Amino acid sequence: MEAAGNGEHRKGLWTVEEDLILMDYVKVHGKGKWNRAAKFTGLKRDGKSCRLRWMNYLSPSVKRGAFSEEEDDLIIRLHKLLGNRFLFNLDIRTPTSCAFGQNELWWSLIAGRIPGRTDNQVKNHWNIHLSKQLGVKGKYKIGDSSSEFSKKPEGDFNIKSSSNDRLIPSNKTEAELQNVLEGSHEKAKEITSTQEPILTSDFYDPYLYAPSLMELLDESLDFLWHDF
DNA sequence: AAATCACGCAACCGCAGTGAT
DNA sequence: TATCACTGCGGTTGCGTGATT
Repeated sequence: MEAAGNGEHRKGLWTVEEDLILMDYVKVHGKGKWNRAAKFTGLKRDGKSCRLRWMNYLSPSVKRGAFSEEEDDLIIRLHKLLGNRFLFNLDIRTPTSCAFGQNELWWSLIAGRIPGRTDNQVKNHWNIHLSKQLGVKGKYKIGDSSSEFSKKPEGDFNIKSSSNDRLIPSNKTEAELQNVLEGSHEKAKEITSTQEPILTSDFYDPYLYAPSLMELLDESLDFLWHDF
């Protein structure tokens, strides 16, 4: 790989030596302040590159190797939950639905529920493997009403096969899951109807609803994750 | 054996949010 | 209040490698 145009920062794949230098730095100074890390270590990388390398590869919490069936299944479930149940079907024409539903993919949120996997890993895995496996044409985007994914019938997700049954919490049934999701939908409506959006000059600030909705979403995800 | 193709993954890019000064 | 550095995210790109011709 060649250096960047200004000759200051290297680009491309990291070498073993660079990895070791960055790991040593983090060992001593901890994570964060990546720009300073880049300067301090003498690495010819920018801070963003250092951060990305650590978060996606060097961090001990990152799990390497192939995704398990359980992980695949969970990704599919979460993707479905975030895309079709919670967000896309949240048929409220408010700033919130715009903020959370239009062309947004919450890979970080999904990845956060899969121990050891990064958003980048999950995103790549979805785009390369799972989207094909599910017959999704192109790259699915939450909020894209024309996407093949959003039109998929329930049964096509292969989430009820015997090998995957354990992914449903032992003390909860699909019907209960449905109830929780419906409840989330209702709660979300409530939140968006009771919280006054603040109107700035000529647009709503969509993120003003975020905290309540994020908590609500987390509750729904906890339901999925609980008892694993 | 060489050339081409397809796939998987790591890394980059651009943008936005947040906090410090 | 304005500015800047830092952080985090999703989308995209392009390299490495194995399979195929």
